[in-house]
Amino acid sequence: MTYSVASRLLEWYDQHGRKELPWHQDRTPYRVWVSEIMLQQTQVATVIPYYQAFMARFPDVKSLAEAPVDDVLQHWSGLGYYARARNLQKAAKAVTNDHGGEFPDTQDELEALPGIGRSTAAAILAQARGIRAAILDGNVKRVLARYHAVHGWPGKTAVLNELWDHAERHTPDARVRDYTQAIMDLGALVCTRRKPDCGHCPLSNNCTAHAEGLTAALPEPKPKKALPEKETWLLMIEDDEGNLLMERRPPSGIWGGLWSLPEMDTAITLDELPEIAERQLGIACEDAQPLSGFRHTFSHYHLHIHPVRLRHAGTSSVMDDDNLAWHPRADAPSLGVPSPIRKLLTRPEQPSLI
DNA sequence: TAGACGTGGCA
DNA sequence: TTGCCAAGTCT
Repeated sequence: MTYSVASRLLEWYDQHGRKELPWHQDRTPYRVWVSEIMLQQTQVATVIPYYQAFMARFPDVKSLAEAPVDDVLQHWSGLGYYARARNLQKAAKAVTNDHGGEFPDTQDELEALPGIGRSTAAAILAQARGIRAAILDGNVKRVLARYHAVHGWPGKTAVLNELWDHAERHTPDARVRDYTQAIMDLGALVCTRRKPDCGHCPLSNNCTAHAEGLTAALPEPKPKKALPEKETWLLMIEDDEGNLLMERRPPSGIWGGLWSLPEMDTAITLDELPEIAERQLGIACEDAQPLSGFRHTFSHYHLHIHPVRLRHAGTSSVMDDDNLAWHPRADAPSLGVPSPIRKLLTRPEQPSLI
């Protein structure tokens, strides 16, 4: 008699699983949902302080739906993938307006909300309501790819579909809440990316990768490609009171919706810069000085950042523009700026050597 | 289908 | 210093 994957995982979970994470207390759909969105492509240790602060400020779906979007993005600043924050609020408004303030309880209705895909919808159903639904996050992919020796990169549709089939088949009717947490915990604590602890794994007896010595080779990595190099010029326009001109970035694209320094993505000479800046921003400037820049690496490219210091010619006044604002330089990072911008604002300025 | 979308930890 | 990747989704 062999025990099912689910029963072995549940027995292991009772002894070793994580049960004290912030979102494990008071598992309402709202609290589970926010945690699942924050945890997308983001590690638990990073999420915890953000989750605590977010829940203190937005304790329920109504408070999130009614908040200014700047407030939401400010609480997301530093977490990355800012579309998650914008979608979070869109979904909160949809729940409030279209579902009477209560989260839907079906897979399809949840997946219709922005930012909620197949796995996140399933996690909400299983964790918050105890409804049987299969999840497939990075942890589960790794556990199943090894247990069933699924070859190929999980980014390929055929491989992904096979993993989903395994995930659906193993998901039990009873104790889905604990099972869902159990298989994620096994991936996070035992069946880790590097050096999995097969000696303490409840599934190792029947694990194909373990039997065939393939744990280090599965799941197969994403095919690698060289990252392109890109360049950008960031304008640090300061008036004589120490205020810095900040600009709200467009809603889509990198750092969408966040406040940042005005950006020029085409190479221009320092002589042309004041005129072009004035045309683009409507702000008269002079004295363009290059500052020493740095390289920032993203997932898909390297970005060479060239800061340029400019002096505002004239007196700055309150602007009638939602996307431009003068802000005291020392306080600018509190607007909720992306991390390379924070780095730029908080380090001492050094003239460029060129 | 493949690329875009961030940041920090780790080796 | 560099590359890889982590509780994915959207276009």
